[in-house]
Amino acid sequence: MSLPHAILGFLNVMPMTGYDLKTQAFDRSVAHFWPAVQPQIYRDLARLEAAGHVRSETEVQRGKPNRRVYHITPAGRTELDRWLRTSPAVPGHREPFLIQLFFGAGLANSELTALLQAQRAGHQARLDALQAVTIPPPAPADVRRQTLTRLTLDLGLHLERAYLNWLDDALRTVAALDPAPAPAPMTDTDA
Amino acid sequence: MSLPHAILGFLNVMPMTGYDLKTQAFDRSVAHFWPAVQPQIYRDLARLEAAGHVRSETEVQRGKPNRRVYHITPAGRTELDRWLRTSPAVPGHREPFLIQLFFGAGLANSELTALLQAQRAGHQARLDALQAVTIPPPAPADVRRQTLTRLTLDLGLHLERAYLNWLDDALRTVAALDPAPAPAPMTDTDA
DNA sequence: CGTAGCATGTAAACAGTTACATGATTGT
DNA sequence: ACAATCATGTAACTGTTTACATGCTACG
Repeated sequence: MSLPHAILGFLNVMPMTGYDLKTQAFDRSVAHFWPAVQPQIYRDLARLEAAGHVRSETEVQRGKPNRRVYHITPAGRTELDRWLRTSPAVPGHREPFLIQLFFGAGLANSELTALLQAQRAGHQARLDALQAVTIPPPAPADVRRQTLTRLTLDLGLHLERAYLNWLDDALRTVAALDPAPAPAPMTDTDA
Repeated sequence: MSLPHAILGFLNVMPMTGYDLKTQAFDRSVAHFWPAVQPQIYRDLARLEAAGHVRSETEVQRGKPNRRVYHITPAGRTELDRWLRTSPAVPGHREPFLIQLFFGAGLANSELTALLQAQRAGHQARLDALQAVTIPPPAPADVRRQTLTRLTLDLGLHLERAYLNWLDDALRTVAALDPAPAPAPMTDTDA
């Protein structure tokens, strides 16, 4: 749902190739909240072209492969505009780590701690990456756009900090658990 | 990746049908961090059976459709155990709403506010749902399991509160924005 | 001489959602 | 008479990821 519209959003700023979209646009700005891989971008570009939302021309280059440059059409701009005003449902949250924790009563405290610490390292790295993003000094015409960009970064910061706080709580809680591993859930063999 | 292991986790506690897994197990416990729909459960059960991780027998019932009861095999228990100790990578976060915000500089302040408020309502509802979950009084043998369950709920609470805090910040920020809509990004027609 | 960057994609698998189909029983 | 619960699934689609394939140039 969102990826084609993100592509339209970028092409609405300037025409680009699929490769540009991946390396210049996605990986440098929205990757923190919407990572995209190349095959997906190419596929959605093909679909958008079929739908008349974008069009492309091939630029011949010497020595390098040809560039297929996509640009948005008026119909694409209309669609983007419509979508931007449409309120999306809050999507279901998926947290694979919590499944482990939920079923992890049979693990030793040390094993639980190791899992929590691995998550901690991953989320700390995320937070560091977000904090390393520098927003260039505001060009006066761009204040509005930059403010919104800063807000998207802020959400990442809020969520990663909250996650880290929870991990620290969880580490303390696990450390305080009676070290006896839980009775194994009923099994065929030991019943 | 996680769904088949969650199924193994439940079947490790007791044998169940696909329907039970959906209505008794998933919807009542892990749905907050791993929603699952029926076709997925049935498909993964078929795959798990093909892999030898579960087996099933059909119980004939009068008046009601037959029950196909699945139970975990020793191989399934081994696989579950292995997986529980394997540290998962922190998954890429996808937040469709941020794409709108990122590209939303052309919207009026009132439109941005409306989008933010719709998200706020959705996340407040989530928080309310999490807070409404009551954990039954701890059976002494289950302290460990219950502690871990409580931790999974706690993460949801932490994250939803952080999201709401950010939304409130964002609403204030947008309210303070110069109401002039941003200059439209360069287009074919108005260049 | 190997690696990274430029630039295109295809193929195939896996994950997730929505809609459909069946059919009995129990409750309003 | 209608809806909900029990209980099974299939079909079709959309979205996401991983691996593969091609070929040239510039850098160390």
